[in-house]
Amino acid sequence: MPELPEVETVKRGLEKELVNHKVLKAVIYYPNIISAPILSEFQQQIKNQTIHKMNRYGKWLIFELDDYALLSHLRMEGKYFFRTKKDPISKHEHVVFELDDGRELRYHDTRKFGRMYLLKKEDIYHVPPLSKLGLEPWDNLLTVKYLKEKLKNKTIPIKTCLLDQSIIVGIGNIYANEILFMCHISPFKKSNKLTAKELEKVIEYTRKILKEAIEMGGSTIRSYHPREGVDGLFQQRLFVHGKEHEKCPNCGTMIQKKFINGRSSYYCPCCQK
DNA sequence: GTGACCACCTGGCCGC
DNA sequence: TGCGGCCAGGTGGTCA
Repeated sequence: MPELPEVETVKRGLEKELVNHKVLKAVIYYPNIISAPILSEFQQQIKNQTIHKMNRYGKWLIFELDDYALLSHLRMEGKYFFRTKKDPISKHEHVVFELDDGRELRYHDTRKFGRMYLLKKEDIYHVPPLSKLGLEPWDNLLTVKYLKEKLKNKTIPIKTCLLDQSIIVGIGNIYANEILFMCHISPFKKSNKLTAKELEKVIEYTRKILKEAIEMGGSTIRSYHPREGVDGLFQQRLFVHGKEHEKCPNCGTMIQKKFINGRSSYYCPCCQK
């Protein structure tokens, strides 16, 4: 389940392999992956475009091409693999990009949740999906004042707001649980009730945890791997996520799991009051 | 504007 | 062993 650190790891891996290579052709086996434009236009427009740079905004991967940008969201289980033409297409490979050096970049997604957009390069930050997103964790505009403004009318739990990509981008369920644990904030606390000090902590630990996770290659949880055959290491540093019935590393109280807005939320009832 | 809920998907796991 | 049902979860859409 790729969150910002995992997407950043994928981006760095792809960058080394793809920059200055040309996409000769795209073959789509599962059309629902392509959100825009329509299939025929997508295939026509991406033809013979050179990949100049790999970028990322939140959980979106951005392939910067000559005239367009390919936006790719991995959602739950999306992965990119390099194959050759000789390799048979597996049942979970839904989009194949033929490259100018004989390799194929294949998008693999067991659950078919991932989505791609091909947009005019100059438009990507002005139209959905990127135009609707909030700030990157390291953006200087991410301040206590910004969060206060965003959360002032929010009566929903802070855990839910941390997952809201229109506020801060890149945080998913795993890191939201870890951030709130480090901040000693209950995931159930109403978002508009957080003090300035607590918001400051949220910013501090969001940056700290995501930075550390990137350095460790992200987390390998369930079926997600940053690259083929490569495991992220950050799951070894998780304190509460997936640790139900284990002892809190701070106080020894049993970690609890409860559902908040349908998402599994792990927390220490003693440290996170 | 806000919040709750559902659909999208499939593999893995659990209980019967 | 086989089957059914639940769970995992990011996002967009719909509805109140």
